[in-house]
Amino acid sequence: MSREDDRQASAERPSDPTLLTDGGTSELATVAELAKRRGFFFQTAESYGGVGGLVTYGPQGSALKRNIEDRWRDRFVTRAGNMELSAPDVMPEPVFEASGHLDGFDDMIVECPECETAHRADHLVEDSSEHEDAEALGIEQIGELIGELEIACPDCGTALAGESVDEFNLMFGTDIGPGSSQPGYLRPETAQGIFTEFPRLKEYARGKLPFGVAQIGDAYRNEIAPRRGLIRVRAFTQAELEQFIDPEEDEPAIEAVADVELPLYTAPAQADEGGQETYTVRKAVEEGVIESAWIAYYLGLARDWYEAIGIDMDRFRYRQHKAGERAHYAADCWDAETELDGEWVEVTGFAYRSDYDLTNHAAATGDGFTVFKQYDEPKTVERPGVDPDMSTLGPEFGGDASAVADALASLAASEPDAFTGDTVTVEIGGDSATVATDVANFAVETVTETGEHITPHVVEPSFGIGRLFYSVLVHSYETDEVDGEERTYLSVPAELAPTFACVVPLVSNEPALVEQAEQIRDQLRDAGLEVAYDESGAIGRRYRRQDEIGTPVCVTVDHESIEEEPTSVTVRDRDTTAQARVPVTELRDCLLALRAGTSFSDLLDRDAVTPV
RNA sequence: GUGCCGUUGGUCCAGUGGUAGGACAUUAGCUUCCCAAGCUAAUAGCCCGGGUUCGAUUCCCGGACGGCACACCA
Repeated sequence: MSREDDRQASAERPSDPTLLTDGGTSELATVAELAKRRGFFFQTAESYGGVGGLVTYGPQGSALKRNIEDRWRDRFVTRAGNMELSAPDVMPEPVFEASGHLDGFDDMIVECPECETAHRADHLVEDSSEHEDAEALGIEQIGELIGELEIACPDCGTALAGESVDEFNLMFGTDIGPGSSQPGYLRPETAQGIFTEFPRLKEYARGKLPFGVAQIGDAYRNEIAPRRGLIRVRAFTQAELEQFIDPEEDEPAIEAVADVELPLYTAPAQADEGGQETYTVRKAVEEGVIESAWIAYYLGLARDWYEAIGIDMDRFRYRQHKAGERAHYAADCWDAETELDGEWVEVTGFAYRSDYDLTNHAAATGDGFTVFKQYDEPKTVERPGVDPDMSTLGPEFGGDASAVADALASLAASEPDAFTGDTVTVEIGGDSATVATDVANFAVETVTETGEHITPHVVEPSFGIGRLFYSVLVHSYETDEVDGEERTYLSVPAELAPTFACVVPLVSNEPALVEQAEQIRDQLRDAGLEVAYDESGAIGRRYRRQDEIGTPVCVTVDHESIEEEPTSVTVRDRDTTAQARVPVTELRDCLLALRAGTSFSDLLDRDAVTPV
């Protein structure tokens, strides 16, 4: 089948995604083919047979990806006044014990031989026995218990005895340094690289909330079944922002985005098979559709950003997580989704992570994952305490003396009334210890407190750069007809285009045109633009090559260019194929304006520019 | 991880128990005064391993990779 037939077949296909699964004619397959051929992305190490779920961004792709990342940085770091950091991809095991990822990544699965449903093996054992933490038992024991307890498939009732129990571990493990004494893991999300550095980061923020810390970097998940090009891969780039807030006081600058219209697909609508509805940010917060004003704020900020990078807003929505769907850390969660090939793909998760991560890292390390919040007015409080006479406790209790002292201290804090009698009794381990009250030295002190340590809450927008990249490609893929010939072009925003301009001599067998074109190419590169040069083949073919990779303009040097004064060139617009004549002296400014977002039709209004 | 299907130049495909052909693309030359034109030539391929066979790209087995379904998905 020729490529043209291929496209027609694609155009005639019904939109039912189940009919688009033959891999040859779907929207994703068409774009993936272009991506491979034109150097956007392709499978890694194909010479070695390829690796599932690993992709390499080619020359065009890495430029487009970098531009998306730059746009993200501009919006969510620079203009939002946030910090950025760059943490290593490998972190030691205890980090992921604290974050909860190690537990969550280590599922035991048993599959029903009859209905092929997979079940959490440890949960089955817990449901049918006294075991409360079956996960700790290990695979072999769980397998035996399934037989002994005669556990059956909850769905169809088939006995599961003898079925193999498999472990699903989505973390990439490694060793840090020689030997296996320090296990490490590739990070499954970039966020932990921010949370672990919180004690230092809060210093840079001078201890004041709110502040945001962002990171763009790679994360790794050893997916069971990588799928669909860039959509589910084992190594992927995330752009994450961790917004640290005081949940009691900090409010987002919601007025700045209050009128942004959000296409919301709420959890109740999903349950009732309802559709999506449009809310302004203001209305969504007022009506409680979005619980957290911070989440709403970021949904608003991000909506306009998605549009600016070329996501088709008719193929975009915000979907609320249903109750059972949320991650182990997430209190409320919305996903940004784009529609690709009739399916909705998560491109960003907006999660209210509360104080989950900081609390856990604090517990694991004992380090300061809190900020000190000063009261408006210092508070005077009465604090009951003890100052035990250790010279009495020591001889009496020996090695338990300090434990007795600690117990007295906590008793003083919780039950000051216990110290009203002549003696006071505390529990140490299983034993009780009785101490004379005056030995405990109980007293109520009056202290002045100027503030308290609070653990910030975290609002996290987490963007999947690869999926956004793919969405931009798919949503910008266009075909039209020029002089009876079908044309393919990528209508990516000029700001993002991997190659901004291509300079071409109209014909290549005239040295004067070629020479002039090469000069112009060099001048434009000196101006900081990504400029290609092409003198191979007919002029139309060269235009089409650039159209296909989304180059916004082609600059053509023709005879008129060099014969007339002032020297001029034509500038051709990718989306319309319209052309304008521009003096060479104005070219740089014109192109920089286009790069910055000026439309081609606005360019035509300039005095120096003449439509062709 | 299970099941079904698949893997042939850069891309998309055809084909064969005696190592392959097309289209498009690419490169060079000619041509070319604005949209994939034409002419000439060139470059370039049977996913990997094992088995059967005189001989395997082709048949069989296994693997890798891909697509889809089920399952999983922070």
